[in-house]
Amino acid sequence: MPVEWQPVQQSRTHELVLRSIEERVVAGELRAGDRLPPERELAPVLGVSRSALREALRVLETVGVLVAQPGRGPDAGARIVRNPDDALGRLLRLHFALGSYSLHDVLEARVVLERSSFEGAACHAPIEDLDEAAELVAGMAEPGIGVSAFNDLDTRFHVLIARSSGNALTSTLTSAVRESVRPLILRALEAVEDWPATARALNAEHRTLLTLVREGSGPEAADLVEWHIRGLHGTLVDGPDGPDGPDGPDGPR
Amino acid sequence: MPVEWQPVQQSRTHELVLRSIEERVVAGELRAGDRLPPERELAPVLGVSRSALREALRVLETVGVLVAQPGRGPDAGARIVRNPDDALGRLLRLHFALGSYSLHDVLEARVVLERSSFEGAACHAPIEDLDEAAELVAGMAEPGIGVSAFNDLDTRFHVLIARSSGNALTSTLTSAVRESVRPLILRALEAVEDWPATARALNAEHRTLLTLVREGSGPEAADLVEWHIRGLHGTLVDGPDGPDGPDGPDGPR
DNA sequence: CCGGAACATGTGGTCGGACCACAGAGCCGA
DNA sequence: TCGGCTCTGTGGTCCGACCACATGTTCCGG
Repeated sequence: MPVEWQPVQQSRTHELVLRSIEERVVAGELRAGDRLPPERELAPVLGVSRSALREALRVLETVGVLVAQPGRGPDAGARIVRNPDDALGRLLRLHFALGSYSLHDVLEARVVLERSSFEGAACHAPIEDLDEAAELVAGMAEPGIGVSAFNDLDTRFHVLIARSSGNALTSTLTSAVRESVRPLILRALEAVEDWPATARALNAEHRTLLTLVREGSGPEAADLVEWHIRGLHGTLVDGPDGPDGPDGPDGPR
Repeated sequence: MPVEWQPVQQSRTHELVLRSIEERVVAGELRAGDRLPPERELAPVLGVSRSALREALRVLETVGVLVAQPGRGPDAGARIVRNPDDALGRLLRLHFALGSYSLHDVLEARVVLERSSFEGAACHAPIEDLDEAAELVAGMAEPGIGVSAFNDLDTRFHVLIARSSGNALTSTLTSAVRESVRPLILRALEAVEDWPATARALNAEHRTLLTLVREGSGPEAADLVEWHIRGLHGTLVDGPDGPDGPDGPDGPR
């Protein structure tokens, strides 16, 4: 069976530098917390100019593998870190804006990921996280809350549950996906006719979700969050009421 | 409720440039296919040096939003594109190497994503994709196939199913996650005691999976692929036989 | 002896200019 | 008309210099 043609090896210098550093990371020679030599030393060692090295470092910085800060002392210089969240968020946000992913795709991805998040949270969420989530839910229930503030708290609620599920990867993915649709949800909420009623309904769902997680009812929480997300995204596509009407497929809750 | 402190606004020039371009993308002013002005023109317009602009462009390139090629003509210059897969793959690969995500996290993420992929594929996979998948399965069944070649075909099989599920987002995520564990799976397969027998077992699962997808049995395919993935990852952590023994939890298939 | 202020050092960040390699555009002659 | 040549514009690279900043380090006065 013939293998597809591969694009020919790019010979841009900064890509070679990047590959060199990446190999060290993958091989485990560079680990989180390690410091790279100063740019002015590393560049001649690699046989490239400082500019080319800097472009490679910039790439590593954008994928959340490197941070650099000027100055002097133990905290200065370029350090290997593990911060994938910002990078993933930027990536999905831009590509969603470019139309790489349809709203339907994002909806299904959210459903799949957050079902897993809530099931995981029901199993091993630390109690402090649930208390913090309760505060967020209470904040969303404050009368007269604005759409923007509600959206912020809602985002933090879903992200917090994802983080407390104990799975760093699905947590990162969940956060990134939720953040990428934040502006869309904001616009949808602003377009809602009866905002106080919508907020009350969403809050009721949030409270039930939290209760289910607290009592360890993973599958029930997963089903509810799926309904919760589908309902909200339904308003994005089809207007204030989803295709199933204002109540869930099993009638009012 | 007080909001957490936000890190103070960085004033690095290339980040300001980046933000400026990102805003245009998010606002829809820059769309896929559009060309950016030449670096030598854009830099003075933005009031920065060419180096700073280039670092911003490099960031956009690494997130798969931009490609640049020298020369002259309609294809030359910097163009907005939509190519998130490479970027996501590099991101997950590096962070997995750095230990941001445990093997268990990746396992659960794969299960969740590929369940969705196979369910989607059972519903709307085009027949050509299934034929191509059948070729891949046949390739994996060739006697005397090497571990490396098997791993390549297996990766392509799972990625192909994800792509044919009709959801670009979960497809991208699935590919990236599968690629990130490719070297680990390769090592695990190399350590297997009776490789021909293992290959036969995996091939039987692949054939059944494909059959289930062809006949539209989404839930059954999802259950089987979950077992398929858990079994393989079990060999990564616990040796050739997973914790449930060589057969599934419901006995031999 | 102590403390604070001034200075030296080293880091990433930025800038401007120069040159290179390459690929299309356009010209020119056969 | 066609083939080759030159021109031009693009990104890619390199160099040298300077800036801003944080930290050591020194030095001087108390």
